[in-house]
Amino acid sequence: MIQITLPDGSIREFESGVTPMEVAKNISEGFARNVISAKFNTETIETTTPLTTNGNLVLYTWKDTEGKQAFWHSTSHIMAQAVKELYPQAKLTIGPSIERGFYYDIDFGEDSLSDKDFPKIEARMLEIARGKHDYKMRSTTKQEALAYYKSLNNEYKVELIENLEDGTITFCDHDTFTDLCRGGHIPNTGIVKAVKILNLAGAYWRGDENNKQLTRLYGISFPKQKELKEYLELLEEAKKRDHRKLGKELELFTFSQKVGQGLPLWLPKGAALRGRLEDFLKAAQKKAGYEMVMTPHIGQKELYVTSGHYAKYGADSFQPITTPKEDEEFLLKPMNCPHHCEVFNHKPYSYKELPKRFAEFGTVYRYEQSGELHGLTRVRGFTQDDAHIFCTPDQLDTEFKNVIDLVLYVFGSLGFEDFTAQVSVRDMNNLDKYIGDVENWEKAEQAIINAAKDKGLDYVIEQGEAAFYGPKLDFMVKDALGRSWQLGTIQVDYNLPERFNLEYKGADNQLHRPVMIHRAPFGSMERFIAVLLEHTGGNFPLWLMPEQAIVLSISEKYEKYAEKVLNSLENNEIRALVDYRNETMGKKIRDAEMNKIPYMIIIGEQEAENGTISVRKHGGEDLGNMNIEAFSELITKEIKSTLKEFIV
RNA sequence: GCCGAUGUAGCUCAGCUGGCUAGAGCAGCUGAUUUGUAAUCAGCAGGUCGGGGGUUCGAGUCCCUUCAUCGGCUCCA
Repeated sequence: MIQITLPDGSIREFESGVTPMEVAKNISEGFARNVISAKFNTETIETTTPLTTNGNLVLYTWKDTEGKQAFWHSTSHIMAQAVKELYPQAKLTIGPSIERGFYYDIDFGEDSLSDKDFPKIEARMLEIARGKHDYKMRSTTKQEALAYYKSLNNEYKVELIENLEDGTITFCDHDTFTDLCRGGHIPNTGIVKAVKILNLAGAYWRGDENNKQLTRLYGISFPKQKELKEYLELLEEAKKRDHRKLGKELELFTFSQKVGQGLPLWLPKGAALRGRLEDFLKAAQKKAGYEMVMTPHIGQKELYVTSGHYAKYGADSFQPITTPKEDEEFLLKPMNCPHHCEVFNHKPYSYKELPKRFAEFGTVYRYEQSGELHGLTRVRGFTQDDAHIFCTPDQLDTEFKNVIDLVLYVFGSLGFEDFTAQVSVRDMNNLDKYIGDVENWEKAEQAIINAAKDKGLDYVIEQGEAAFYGPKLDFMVKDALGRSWQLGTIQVDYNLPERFNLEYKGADNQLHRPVMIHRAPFGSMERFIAVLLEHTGGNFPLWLMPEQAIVLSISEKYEKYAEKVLNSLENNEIRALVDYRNETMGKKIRDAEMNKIPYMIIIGEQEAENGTISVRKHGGEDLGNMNIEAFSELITKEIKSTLKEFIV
C-alpha cells in the first residue's frame, strides 16, 4: 500500500501501481471526468502513470494552468501528426505548449507553407482528435531512439536525443503517431474539441540565427468550440486597443514613409500629452534631488569608442556623420550616458557633493533591424527619460532604492499595477559578451538583488538579459496582446566610470571612483505612451488628457454663451474646446464619445438663462446641471485622486 | 536581417476566375435644417489601385523587383 497526499492535506491509501486517474475516480467520478493532467511531487506525469511510492499528488483540470499546458502540448502532437500525414517529408523538431496555446517547429525542406494551408491541417487535426486515441508513454533506449530518427532522416531529433541521458528517453504514441517526448499529456485526443492554427513564422533551430530557419506553426485549442470562439473574439477586442490604431484615431502620432521607418512624428495632441508626462516626472525628480542637463544629439566617434559602445554596436548603428574636415566623424547619439559622464567630468567633485543626479529627456537614435520595428514600442528615434546618478559606493544601496521608489511612484500614478520586476543578469555560459571585471559584476548584481529584496519587490531573475556593461532591474508591462515590454529600467554600472576616468575626492583626501546608476522610469516616452494607450484604451487619466471637456451647444443661438463657458473653463485651467459645428446634439455627443473626451458640457436655452452647464461624462453618465465652479471642483478632485505628489 | 501575410480616396472596406469612364460608408466642402444626451437631409468634390519593370489586344486583378505595414524568429546599448 502507498499513501497519497492530496492538495487539501488529506491522505488516502492505495495499492501500489494506482494511477492518478484511479485516485481521481476514488475522489469522485464527476471530478475524474474533468481531470486531464497530474503532478506527482515535483514531476508532471500522465494520468495513467502508475504510482509506486508515497507522495503528493495534484490533479489538474482544464481550469488549471498546468491542465491547459498539458492540453495544448497534447494538441501539438495532433498537429504534428496531421502535418506529417499531409507533408510526409517534413521533419519535426520541438512542439511545446506556451502561455496561450502551442507551437511546433518543423523543417518543411523545399516546401513552403502559407496560411492558406491551415484549414486542411485543422480539418485533419479534428478528425484525429475525434478518434479518441489514448496518449501512451513508452520508455526506450538511446540506441533505439537514435535508430528510429536516423531511419526517418531527422537530424534534429537525433541531435536532441544525443543530448539526453540513456534511460531517461521516452516516446509518446497516439493513433499511428510517435514522438520523442518527456511527457505531460491529457488522457486522449478526444478531449480536444476545437483547434485553430493561428499563424506561421520562421524560427531558427535552437533559437540561433546561424542555424537553419524552420517553420513554426502557432496554434491554440479548447475543450469546447464555444471557448475557441470566445478566444478569437478576445483577440479581436485586443486589436481595438492597439496603440497604433488608437494613436491614429486620437491623432496622437503618425509615421511617414518619406521621413523614414521607425521615426515617429508627434501630432499636436500627442506632443501635448507627452509634454504633460514629462512635466509630471520633472516635478517628482526635482523633489528627489535631480538636476536637469541638456546635451547634443551627436557626439564625436571617439566618445563612443571610449564608452565601448562603438566596438559593440558600431557596425549595426547609423553610420558616422562626416564633415568637410577630413577624418572628422560624429555619431548620432544612441544613448546619453557618455555625454553625462562628460558632464560629470567638467569639474572635480568632493565626496560631500555626491550623489550628483543628472537628468535629461534625451533623444537617441538606434538602427534597429527593420523587422523589429513596431509602432511606438520599437522605433529608431526615441526619447529616454534618462538620468545618471554618480555616487560613492556607500551611497549605492540607498540611491538604488530611492530610484525604485520613483519608478513605483510613476507606475502607480499611471495605473500600472500589473508589472514584473526582472533582475537581468549575465549569461554565465557566454561571459565574453560582457565588459568589465568579474568582481564588479558580482557586486553590481548583488546590489540589485539586495535592493529588490529589501524593497519587497516580487522579482524574477533572467539570465543573459543584462546590458553588456552591467546588470539591470527592469520593469516589464504587457500590451493588449500579452506581449511583454520593458518600460522602467535601473542599471548599476562600475564600468563607464572606469572608462571615462571619473573620480571624486574622498574624506581620506584620496581620489576615488564613483559608481554610476543609469535609470529611466518610463523607459522611453514612445514606448511608455504606447503601452499606456493599450492599457487605458485611450481613456487616459484626466490630468493627462489632451482635451478634458468639450462644450456642445444645442444650436447656433447659444454660440455666445458657449464662448463664455469656454472662457470660464480656461480660467479654471480646464483644457476645453467648443464644437461649433452646425450639427445635432446626438451627432456632437457621438463624435465627442468617439474622441474619448472625458466631459461633455451641454448648453441650451435653459443653461444660458441660468448661467449653468449640463454635464455628461464619457460613457453616458448624466451628472445634471451645475455651475462652472462646481464643475471645476469636480475636475480638480478627480485629478487629485489619481495624481498624488511624490514624497521623498 | 530571416519566414509568412498584407498594401485600392484622409479613415474603414468592396472590386468573382484579367474586359466598358475603379465603387460604397464615414470624414471634407456647399446648401437646407436650428436641433436637449451616441449618426438630420440633399448635392459636390476626392483615387497615377504603395513605387518601378514585365506578360497581354487589354492589368487594381497575372509575373518579377522594390518600399512600407502586420504576425513571429533573431536582436534590443
